[in-house]
Amino acid sequence: MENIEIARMLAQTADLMEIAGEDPFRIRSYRNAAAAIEGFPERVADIACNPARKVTEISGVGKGLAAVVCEILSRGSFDKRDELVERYPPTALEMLNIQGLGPKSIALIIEHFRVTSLEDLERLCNDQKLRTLPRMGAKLEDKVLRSIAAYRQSAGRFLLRFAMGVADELKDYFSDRTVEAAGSLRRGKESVGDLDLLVCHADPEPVLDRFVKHSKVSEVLAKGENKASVKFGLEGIQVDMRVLPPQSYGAAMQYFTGSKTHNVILRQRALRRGLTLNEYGLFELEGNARMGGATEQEIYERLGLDWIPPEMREAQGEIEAAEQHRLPRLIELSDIRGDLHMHTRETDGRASLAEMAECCQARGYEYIAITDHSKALAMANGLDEARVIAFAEQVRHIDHQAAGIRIFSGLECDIRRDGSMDIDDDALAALDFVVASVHSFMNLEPAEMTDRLLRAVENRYVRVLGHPTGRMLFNRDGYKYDFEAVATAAAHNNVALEVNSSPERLDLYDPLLRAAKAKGCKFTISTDAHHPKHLANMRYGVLTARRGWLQKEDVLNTLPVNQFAEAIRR
DNA sequence: GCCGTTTTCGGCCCGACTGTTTTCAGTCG
Repeated sequence: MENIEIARMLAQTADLMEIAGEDPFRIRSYRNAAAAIEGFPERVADIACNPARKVTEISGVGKGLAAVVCEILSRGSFDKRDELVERYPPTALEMLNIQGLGPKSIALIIEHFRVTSLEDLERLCNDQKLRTLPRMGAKLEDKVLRSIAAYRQSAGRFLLRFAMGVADELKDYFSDRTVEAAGSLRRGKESVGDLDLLVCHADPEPVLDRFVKHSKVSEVLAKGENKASVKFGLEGIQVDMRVLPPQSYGAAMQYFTGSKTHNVILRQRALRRGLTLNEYGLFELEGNARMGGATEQEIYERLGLDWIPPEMREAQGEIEAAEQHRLPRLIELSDIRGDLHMHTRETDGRASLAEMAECCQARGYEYIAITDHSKALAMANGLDEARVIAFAEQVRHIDHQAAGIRIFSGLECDIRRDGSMDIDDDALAALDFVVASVHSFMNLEPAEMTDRLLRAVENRYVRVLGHPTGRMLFNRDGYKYDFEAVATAAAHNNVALEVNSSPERLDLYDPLLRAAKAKGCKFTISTDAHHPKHLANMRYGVLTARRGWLQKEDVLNTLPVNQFAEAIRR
């Protein structure tokens, strides 16, 4: 059993314990242990069977939870979990995803009504039954109904990070041949419905056999001569694998990468040229002679187009641009020279400044900005003015030469309801780099939110607007405001807009990136890392930026360190 | 349930908002 599975089981039990109203500190221990195990560099299962090692080596796992972990490893569950699973319907855990309902309300609802599904819950709201319970009213019923609808819309889709993890796992599994992901994953979409994998091979059978025999395949949906579909892993994501001969590989890659509308336009274009395009290749209408198909380049070229990067294939003008040889040269991961948004143990991060810097150096960065929270985020132990100044002082004394990386003193400063900064100007002036972000009052009327953000980007110390829309994928929409007005003001005030690489955010994203770029905005791509392992999320931010047609020149943290330092000087 | 210790018990990030109350519990971050 892998660490992630153990962690998930502990976290799930913690959720159930919360519904059962158990001791909050005990619950936290379960959560801490889950996080520690998930982030643990070695397989916990290996440590458990090594007589020379102890599971309690993992900080956060004591005697009690070590026994639990061993029980999980030996029989796939543990007593406490069994007891809770027995006591509550499976939908209890699902209900935690519904905004407005927490563990207490869920316990109450389950106690009073036999709720076994979200449909039951929906019915309770529609029948105005929820309001018969203490502290529940019409507004809550309304909120729950809206949240159920949003939750349903996201169900069955998976975050890009998760899908990429599965794709990487299967690529490793087929280490001796090339497996490539097509579909929305290849286009870098923030979420994907299923996974399309392509393999180039003349003899499909052994490849597909091996695919369906993967230990994580829970169900084989279909298996034919050239294609197999399975449900994969605990989450049950559908994975399709197609095996293609070399002469069709490029055509299949093109076809299965999509998007659908992009492909429709390409096929129309082929027809106008007396050709027909399908997943096997490009053919002449008369006589059926093969005109291409081994590579994507060949197909685009035969259609009079430059090769179009997958992230741009959304029928947003890329075909015209390719025809006129004016496709932008998109930013690449290797262009990134620094990460400008990260947290440390000083607030709610999990590692020290030195550890974060060391990991960034190992990633090959020239510079970073440490941007811990400001005091409005009390739950994160945000910095007040005195701590901000002390921190800037501390950074000033770091020997960058010796550290091997330039560290800029930064702050993720909360934007108050009125658009003012959560930290006084005097303290902000001590810093190199201020990211301003909204973390509260997210449901203001659009006009008030627009004024708030305009005031924020007009602040002379602010360099970046952090996660500008505030969306959380599968969870909540962004704040409502006049984005164009704020982007215009940001460009005018030299405030960059952030592409936040956190897989749950990916904010800004494609249509807004293009709109902001048209207004003359600059951007940063940063991870918002709260742990060294989050630094690797930069790849998702770069993919998102590419979907917004961003080039190296549009992004501040592609600059060499001296130019970057110059660019952020007031 | 973990951790650290002034070792075997006490502390563990908590403030703001919402909707429901009629003085505050529950949720959120």
